[in-house]
Amino acid sequence: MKTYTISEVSKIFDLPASTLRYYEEEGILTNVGRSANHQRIYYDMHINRLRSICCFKRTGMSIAQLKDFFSFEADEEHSIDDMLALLEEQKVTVEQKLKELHADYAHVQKKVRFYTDVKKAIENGLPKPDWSDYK
Amino acid sequence: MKTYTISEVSKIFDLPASTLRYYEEEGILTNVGRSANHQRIYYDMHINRLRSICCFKRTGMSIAQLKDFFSFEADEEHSIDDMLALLEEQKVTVEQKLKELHADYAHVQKKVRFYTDVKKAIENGLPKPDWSDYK
DNA sequence: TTAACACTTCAAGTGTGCTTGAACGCAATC
DNA sequence: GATTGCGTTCAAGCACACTTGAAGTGTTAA
Repeated sequence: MKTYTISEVSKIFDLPASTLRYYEEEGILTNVGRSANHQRIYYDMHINRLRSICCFKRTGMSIAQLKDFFSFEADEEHSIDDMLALLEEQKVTVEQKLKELHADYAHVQKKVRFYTDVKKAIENGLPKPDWSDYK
Repeated sequence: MKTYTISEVSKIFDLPASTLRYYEEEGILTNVGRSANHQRIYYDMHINRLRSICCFKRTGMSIAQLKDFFSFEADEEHSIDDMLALLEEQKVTVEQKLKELHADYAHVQKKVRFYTDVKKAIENGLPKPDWSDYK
Protein backbone atom coordinates (compact mmCIF):
# COMPACT_ATOMS: atom_id res chain seq x y z
CA MET A 1 0.00 0.00 0.00
CA LYS A 2 1.57 3.19 -1.22
CA THR A 3 2.10 5.92 1.34
CA TYR A 4 3.13 9.56 1.09
CA THR A 5 4.79 12.03 3.45
CA ILE A 6 3.46 15.53 3.84
CA SER A 7 6.19 16.95 1.62
CA GLU A 8 5.43 14.46 -1.13
CA VAL A 9 1.75 15.37 -1.11
CA SER A 10 2.75 19.00 -0.93
CA LYS A 11 4.76 18.62 -4.12
CA ILE A 12 2.10 16.64 -5.98
CA PHE A 13 -0.56 19.29 -5.45
CA ASP A 14 1.72 22.29 -5.19
CA LEU A 15 0.18 23.13 -1.85
CA PRO A 16 2.23 24.16 1.20
CA ALA A 17 2.38 21.61 4.02
CA SER A 18 0.67 24.16 6.24
CA THR A 19 -2.36 24.05 3.96
CA LEU A 20 -2.52 20.27 4.20
CA ARG A 21 -2.41 20.52 7.99
CA TYR A 22 -5.09 23.19 7.83
CA TYR A 23 -7.35 21.02 5.65
CA GLU A 24 -6.98 18.21 8.14
CA GLU A 25 -7.77 20.52 11.05
CA GLU A 26 -10.86 21.74 9.22
CA GLY A 27 -12.01 18.18 8.72
CA ILE A 28 -11.94 18.09 4.94
CA LEU A 29 -8.89 15.82 4.79
CA THR A 30 -9.84 13.01 7.15
CA ASN A 31 -8.25 9.84 8.52
CA VAL A 32 -4.69 10.92 7.89
CA GLY A 33 -2.41 8.32 9.47
CA ARG A 34 0.51 8.84 11.84
CA SER A 35 3.85 7.08 11.99
CA ALA A 36 5.44 5.94 15.25
CA ASN A 37 6.91 9.42 15.65
CA HIS A 38 3.69 11.31 14.97
CA GLN A 39 4.46 12.14 11.37
CA ARG A 40 1.55 12.27 8.96
CA ILE A 41 1.08 9.38 6.54
CA TYR A 42 -1.12 9.90 3.50
CA TYR A 43 -2.63 7.15 1.31
CA ASP A 44 -4.12 7.09 -2.15
CA MET A 45 -7.48 7.96 -0.71
CA HIS A 46 -6.00 11.28 0.37
CA ILE A 47 -4.59 11.89 -3.08
CA ASN A 48 -8.05 11.26 -4.50
CA ARG A 49 -9.66 13.41 -1.86
CA LEU A 50 -7.29 16.25 -2.60
CA ARG A 51 -8.10 16.01 -6.28
CA SER A 52 -11.74 16.49 -5.37
CA ILE A 53 -10.94 19.31 -2.95
CA CYS A 54 -8.97 21.20 -5.59
CA CYS A 55 -11.69 20.68 -8.17
CA PHE A 56 -14.48 21.80 -5.87
CA LYS A 57 -12.48 24.78 -4.67
CA ARG A 58 -11.96 25.95 -8.24
CA THR A 59 -15.69 25.70 -8.84
CA GLY A 60 -16.22 28.03 -5.89
CA MET A 61 -16.99 25.76 -2.93
CA SER A 62 -16.03 27.04 0.50
CA ILE A 63 -14.23 24.98 3.15
CA ALA A 64 -17.53 24.72 5.04
CA GLN A 65 -19.33 23.29 2.01
CA LEU A 66 -16.50 20.86 1.37
CA LYS A 67 -16.78 19.75 4.98
CA ASP A 68 -20.50 19.11 4.54
CA PHE A 69 -19.92 17.20 1.35
CA PHE A 70 -17.26 14.91 2.74
CA SER A 71 -19.15 14.27 5.95
CA PHE A 72 -22.10 13.18 3.82
CA GLU A 73 -19.72 10.99 1.85
CA ALA A 74 -18.52 9.35 5.07
CA ASP A 75 -22.09 8.33 5.83
CA GLU A 76 -23.09 7.36 2.32
CA GLU A 77 -26.02 5.06 3.08
CA HIS A 78 -27.79 7.63 5.14
CA SER A 79 -26.87 10.79 3.25
CA ILE A 80 -26.99 9.70 -0.36
CA ASP A 81 -29.88 12.06 -1.17
CA ASP A 82 -28.18 15.01 0.49
CA MET A 83 -25.00 14.27 -1.44
CA LEU A 84 -26.77 14.03 -4.76
CA ALA A 85 -28.65 17.27 -4.04
CA LEU A 86 -25.39 19.00 -3.19
CA LEU A 87 -23.72 17.62 -6.32
CA GLU A 88 -26.60 18.62 -8.58
CA GLU A 89 -26.52 22.10 -7.10
CA GLN A 90 -22.79 22.29 -7.70
CA LYS A 91 -23.32 21.10 -11.26
CA VAL A 92 -25.72 23.98 -11.87
CA THR A 93 -23.27 26.40 -10.27
CA VAL A 94 -20.52 25.23 -12.59
CA GLU A 95 -22.81 25.55 -15.60
CA GLN A 96 -23.54 29.16 -14.63
CA LYS A 97 -19.86 29.85 -14.08
CA LEU A 98 -19.03 28.42 -17.49
CA LYS A 99 -21.61 30.67 -19.13
CA GLU A 100 -20.33 33.74 -17.31
CA LEU A 101 -16.74 32.90 -18.05
CA HIS A 102 -17.48 32.51 -21.76
CA ALA A 103 -19.17 35.92 -21.75
CA ASP A 104 -16.27 37.41 -19.81
CA TYR A 105 -13.84 35.91 -22.29
CA ALA A 106 -15.72 37.67 -25.10
CA HIS A 107 -15.54 40.90 -23.14
CA VAL A 108 -11.78 40.63 -22.69
CA GLN A 109 -11.32 39.82 -26.38
CA LYS A 110 -13.40 42.84 -27.31
CA LYS A 111 -11.21 45.04 -25.15
CA VAL A 112 -8.08 43.59 -26.74
CA ARG A 113 -9.47 44.42 -30.18
CA PHE A 114 -10.48 47.91 -29.12
CA TYR A 115 -7.10 48.83 -27.66
CA THR A 116 -5.30 47.26 -30.59
CA ASP A 117 -7.20 49.74 -32.76
CA VAL A 118 -6.37 52.56 -30.36
CA LYS A 119 -2.70 51.61 -30.57
CA LYS A 120 -2.78 51.67 -34.36
CA ALA A 121 -4.51 55.04 -34.32
CA ILE A 122 -1.89 56.48 -31.97
CA GLU A 123 0.97 55.09 -34.06
CA ASN A 124 -0.44 56.52 -37.27
CA GLY A 125 -1.59 59.81 -35.77
CA LEU A 126 -5.16 58.96 -36.68
CA PRO A 127 -8.26 59.89 -34.68
CA LYS A 128 -8.84 57.39 -31.93
CA PRO A 129 -11.79 55.03 -32.33
CA ASP A 130 -14.80 56.30 -30.41
CA TRP A 131 -16.27 53.34 -28.72
CA SER A 132 -17.43 55.24 -25.68
CA ASP A 133 -20.43 53.02 -25.10
CA TYR A 134 -18.22 50.06 -24.65
CA LYS A 135 -15.14 51.32 -22.91
CA MET B 1 -26.98 63.32 -19.74
CA LYS B 2 -28.34 60.47 -17.69
CA THR B 3 -27.30 60.33 -14.06
CA TYR B 4 -27.71 57.71 -11.34
CA THR B 5 -27.86 57.83 -7.56
CA ILE B 6 -25.91 55.35 -5.48
CA SER B 7 -29.04 53.29 -4.78
CA GLU B 8 -29.86 53.10 -8.48
CA VAL B 9 -26.39 51.85 -9.33
CA SER B 10 -26.61 49.52 -6.37
CA LYS B 11 -29.77 47.97 -7.79
CA ILE B 12 -28.46 47.71 -11.34
CA PHE B 13 -25.41 45.70 -10.31
CA ASP B 14 -26.86 44.11 -7.19
CA LEU B 15 -23.96 45.49 -5.20
CA PRO B 16 -24.41 47.17 -1.79
CA ALA B 17 -23.81 50.93 -1.70
CA SER B 18 -20.95 50.28 0.71
CA THR B 19 -19.19 48.31 -2.01
CA LEU B 20 -19.58 51.18 -4.48
CA ARG B 21 -18.08 53.57 -1.92
CA TYR B 22 -15.30 51.08 -1.30
CA TYR B 23 -14.51 50.80 -5.03
CA GLU B 24 -14.32 54.56 -5.21
CA GLU B 25 -12.03 54.70 -2.20
CA GLU B 26 -9.79 52.08 -3.77
CA GLY B 27 -9.54 54.12 -6.95
CA ILE B 28 -11.16 51.66 -9.32
CA LEU B 29 -14.36 53.70 -9.70
CA THR B 30 -13.02 57.17 -10.52
CA ASN B 31 -14.44 60.62 -11.16
CA VAL B 32 -17.71 60.01 -9.40
CA GLY B 33 -19.57 63.35 -9.28
CA ARG B 34 -21.15 65.05 -6.29
CA SER B 35 -24.39 66.99 -6.03
CA ALA B 36 -24.69 70.28 -4.14
CA ASN B 37 -25.23 68.30 -0.95
CA HIS B 38 -22.29 65.96 -1.41
CA GLN B 39 -24.30 63.03 -2.73
CA ARG B 40 -22.66 60.84 -5.30
CA ILE B 41 -23.71 61.19 -8.94
CA TYR B 42 -22.87 58.38 -11.35
CA TYR B 43 -22.86 58.63 -15.16
CA ASP B 44 -22.95 56.07 -17.95
CA MET B 45 -19.17 55.86 -17.83
CA HIS B 46 -19.52 54.45 -14.32
CA ILE B 47 -22.07 51.94 -15.45
CA ASN B 48 -19.65 50.83 -18.16
CA ARG B 49 -16.76 50.80 -15.74
CA LEU B 50 -18.71 48.66 -13.32
CA ARG B 51 -19.52 46.21 -16.08
CA SER B 52 -15.79 45.85 -16.66
CA ILE B 53 -15.05 45.61 -12.96
CA CYS B 54 -17.58 42.81 -12.50
CA CYS B 55 -16.27 40.99 -15.55
CA PHE B 56 -12.64 41.24 -14.49
CA LYS B 57 -13.45 40.26 -10.95
CA ARG B 58 -15.17 37.11 -12.14
CA THR B 59 -12.10 36.23 -14.17
CA GLY B 60 -10.04 36.47 -10.99
CA MET B 61 -8.52 39.97 -11.04
CA SER B 62 -7.76 41.51 -7.67
CA ILE B 63 -8.66 45.08 -6.69
CA ALA B 64 -4.98 46.00 -7.05
CA GLN B 65 -4.83 44.67 -10.62
CA LEU B 66 -8.04 46.48 -11.50
CA LYS B 67 -6.51 49.65 -10.13
CA ASP B 68 -3.46 49.19 -12.35
CA PHE B 69 -5.59 48.50 -15.37
CA PHE B 70 -7.81 51.55 -14.97
CA SER B 71 -4.92 53.85 -14.19
CA PHE B 72 -3.34 52.68 -17.44
CA GLU B 73 -6.64 53.34 -19.17
CA ALA B 74 -6.70 56.90 -17.82
CA ASP B 75 -3.34 57.52 -19.49
CA GLU B 76 -4.05 55.67 -22.71
CA GLU B 77 -1.51 57.37 -25.01
CA HIS B 78 1.35 56.59 -22.71
CA SER B 79 0.30 53.20 -21.37
CA ILE B 80 -1.25 51.53 -24.38
CA ASP B 81 1.40 48.79 -24.44
CA ASP B 82 1.08 48.09 -20.73
CA MET B 83 -2.68 47.84 -21.13
CA LEU B 84 -2.47 45.48 -24.06
CA ALA B 85 0.04 43.34 -22.21
CA LEU B 86 -2.24 43.21 -19.18
CA LEU B 87 -5.24 42.37 -21.35
CA GLU B 88 -3.41 39.63 -23.24
CA GLU B 89 -2.29 38.17 -19.94
CA GLN B 90 -5.84 38.25 -18.67
CA LYS B 91 -7.02 36.60 -21.87
CA VAL B 92 -4.61 33.72 -21.28
CA THR B 93 -5.74 33.47 -17.66
CA VAL B 94 -9.37 33.21 -18.75
CA GLU B 95 -8.47 30.56 -21.31
CA GLN B 96 -6.80 28.52 -18.57
CA LYS B 97 -9.76 29.01 -16.27
CA LEU B 98 -12.13 27.87 -19.00
CA LYS B 99 -10.10 24.72 -19.52
CA GLU B 100 -10.00 23.97 -15.81
CA LEU B 101 -13.66 24.68 -15.37
CA HIS B 102 -14.56 22.31 -18.22
CA ALA B 103 -12.47 19.59 -16.58
CA ASP B 104 -14.03 20.33 -13.21
CA TYR B 105 -17.47 20.13 -14.77
CA ALA B 106 -16.63 16.68 -16.07
CA HIS B 107 -15.43 15.71 -12.59
CA VAL B 108 -18.69 16.85 -10.98
CA GLN B 109 -20.75 15.02 -13.61
CA LYS B 110 -18.75 11.88 -12.99
CA LYS B 111 -19.48 12.15 -9.28
CA VAL B 112 -23.17 12.64 -9.96
CA ARG B 113 -23.17 9.50 -12.09
CA PHE B 114 -21.25 7.51 -9.48
CA TYR B 115 -23.52 8.42 -6.59
CA THR B 116 -26.61 7.88 -8.70
CA ASP B 117 -25.39 4.31 -9.15
CA VAL B 118 -24.67 4.06 -5.44
CA LYS B 119 -28.21 5.21 -4.69
CA LYS B 120 -29.69 2.60 -7.03
CA ALA B 121 -27.54 -0.08 -5.44
CA ILE B 122 -28.69 0.92 -1.96
CA GLU B 123 -32.35 0.99 -3.00
CA ASN B 124 -32.17 -2.42 -4.61
CA GLY B 125 -29.99 -3.97 -1.93
CA LEU B 126 -27.27 -4.60 -4.51
CA PRO B 127 -23.51 -4.46 -3.93
CA LYS B 128 -22.29 -0.89 -4.15
CA PRO B 129 -20.20 0.00 -7.20
CA ASP B 130 -16.50 -0.10 -6.38
CA TRP B 131 -14.99 2.90 -7.95
CA SER B 132 -12.39 3.38 -5.27
CA ASP B 133 -9.85 4.88 -7.63
CA TYR B 134 -12.13 7.70 -8.43
CA LYS B 135 -13.93 8.47 -5.22
C1' DT C 1 28.20 14.52 19.04
C1' DT C 2 26.76 17.80 16.93
C1' DA C 3 24.68 19.77 13.19
C1' DA C 4 21.24 19.59 9.68
C1' DC C 5 16.84 18.27 8.30
C1' DA C 6 12.07 16.96 8.27
C1' DC C 7 8.55 16.94 10.87
C1' DT C 8 5.31 18.00 15.04
C1' DT C 9 1.70 21.15 17.93
C1' DC C 10 -0.49 25.28 19.19
C1' DA C 11 -1.47 30.05 19.15
C1' DA C 12 -1.27 34.16 16.95
C1' DG C 13 -0.93 36.84 12.77
C1' DT C 14 -1.98 38.27 7.83
C1' DG C 15 -4.22 39.81 3.42
C1' DT C 16 -8.21 40.53 0.84
C1' DG C 17 -12.55 42.39 0.20
C1' DC C 18 -15.72 44.16 1.94
C1' DT C 19 -19.33 45.53 6.06
C1' DT C 20 -20.94 47.85 10.04
C1' DG C 21 -21.57 51.48 13.37
C1' DA C 22 -21.78 56.09 14.98
C1' DA C 23 -22.73 60.63 14.22
C1' DC C 24 -24.27 63.75 11.07
C1' DG C 25 -26.76 66.59 6.71
C1' DC C 26 -30.54 67.68 3.90
C1' DA C 27 -35.28 67.44 1.88
C1' DA C 28 -39.92 66.02 1.96
C1' DT C 29 -44.12 64.69 4.44
C1' DC C 30 -47.40 64.38 8.51
C1' DG D 1 -41.36 70.94 14.09
C1' DA D 2 -40.66 66.09 14.39
C1' DT D 3 -40.18 62.02 11.76
C1' DT D 4 -38.78 59.44 7.66
C1' DG D 5 -35.73 58.47 4.01
C1' DC D 6 -31.70 58.81 1.55
C1' DG D 7 -27.42 60.09 1.65
C1' DT D 8 -22.62 61.44 3.82
C1' DT D 9 -17.64 60.47 6.38
C1' DC D 10 -14.49 57.97 9.03
C1' DA D 11 -12.84 54.34 11.79
C1' DA D 12 -13.26 49.97 13.27
C1' DG D 13 -14.72 45.27 12.58
C1' DC D 14 -15.35 40.82 10.22
C1' DA D 15 -15.08 36.30 7.47
C1' DC D 16 -12.39 33.44 5.05
C1' DA D 17 -8.40 30.86 3.94
C1' DC D 18 -4.54 30.32 5.05
C1' DT D 19 0.49 31.49 7.04
C1' DT D 20 3.91 32.23 10.40
C1' DG D 21 6.45 31.76 14.62
C1' DA D 22 8.04 29.50 18.66
C1' DA D 23 9.41 25.60 20.82
C1' DG D 24 10.14 20.94 20.56
C1' DT D 25 10.99 15.69 18.70
C1' DG D 26 13.29 12.21 16.17
C1' DT D 27 16.35 10.36 12.30
C1' DT D 28 20.50 10.86 9.33
C1' DA D 29 25.16 12.26 7.83
C1' DA D 30 29.80 14.29 8.85
